[in-house]
Amino acid sequence: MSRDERRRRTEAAILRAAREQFSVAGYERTTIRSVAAAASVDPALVMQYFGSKEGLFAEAARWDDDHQTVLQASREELPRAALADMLGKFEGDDTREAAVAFMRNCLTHPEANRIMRDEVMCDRAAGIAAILGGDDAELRAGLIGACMMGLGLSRYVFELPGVATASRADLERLMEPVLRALVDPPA
Amino acid sequence: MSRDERRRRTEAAILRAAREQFSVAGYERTTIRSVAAAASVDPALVMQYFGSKEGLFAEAARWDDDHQTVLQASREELPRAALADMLGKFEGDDTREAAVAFMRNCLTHPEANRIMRDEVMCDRAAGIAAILGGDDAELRAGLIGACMMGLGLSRYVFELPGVATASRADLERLMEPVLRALVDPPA
DNA sequence: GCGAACGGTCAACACGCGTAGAGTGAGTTG
DNA sequence: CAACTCACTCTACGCGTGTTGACCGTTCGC
Repeated sequence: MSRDERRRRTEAAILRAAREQFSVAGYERTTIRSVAAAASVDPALVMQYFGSKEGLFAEAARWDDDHQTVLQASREELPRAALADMLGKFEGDDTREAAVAFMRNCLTHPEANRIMRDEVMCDRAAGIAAILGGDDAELRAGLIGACMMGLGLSRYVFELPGVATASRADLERLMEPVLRALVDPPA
Repeated sequence: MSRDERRRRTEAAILRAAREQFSVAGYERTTIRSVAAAASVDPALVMQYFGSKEGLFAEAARWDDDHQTVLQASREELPRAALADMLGKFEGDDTREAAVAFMRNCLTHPEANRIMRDEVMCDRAAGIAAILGGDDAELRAGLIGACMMGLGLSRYVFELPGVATASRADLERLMEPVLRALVDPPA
């Protein structure tokens, strides 16, 4: 095996082990040592590749932050777009585990918390509010974000029986009217 | 000052400091030492009163779990009851900070996570499903819980600008139709 | 083929943590 | 006032952590 292929593989193995542990046990409870052990590697190598535990976490717990999909939607399309965007973050094994690792730690890890609050929730809410318009636009946009976050947590982090096993179609069918109630609040 | 009044006061001071730190920094990042310092007390005293860090956390981070209010509601009343129940958990300074401490750690602290998942979400969803009836009852109940959790987190843990500052009346006015869309899903 | 480069390991350090046990001094009780 | 209780403090232990720098052995460029 060539040298840099070997490098790429072990780096990927470390990353996989890190994602797994960060997403299950959380940042503080996963140790460099346990990640290294799971990747069959020396702890010092993890440091060499990722600089620090924070660096490893930043690399392992990612949240693809493309606001475009949602923010280019019309009022009419917004509910489905928001749902598709949220559920799409969890497609593909690595993507999914990276997203779960991020979500699991977004309440307690300072940097993940900052990103979730400022970049994911606030920025997006501002954009959605612009699409919505009206007096309560900002609040309604915030509540849309709140419901989507609740859905993501229930389905992928808590894995609640009903919500985690539901089909995507059922989720869209039931949640679309929910979001619409915030897009076009009844008089 | 009498001896046991003094005792009660320092115990309360420790508990207040613990709630404050658990709710802001999370379980792992608050130390017995820092809590003791904030309460102007020796770390060993915290151990003497609460047994262990886990014991202190269990005492400080509480979630009043009365399912009655919600589960005695009719289909018609359920949205308002669920909202009132959720918002009610955060009334009163101590109650509020205890609830925030619990929520902040419900993704990463094993015991808080277990309680949130099994007792708060699952048990309640089962009860709500019984009220709802119909094919998707369990899923719809789960989604109601998901939205309520998202609301609680956004308002009290993340303190998102729009959601945290909204009046209770606005919240009820906007969220009631949201929940109703899950109670009576449109054909 | 030889020296550099690099993937990978080993042993160790310094630190902060939860926790334990002996000690102290003021309030309580007979 | 003496004996005692109990809130509270001091000191220290043991452990696991993130992190470091010196060290091997293979692979690459010349």
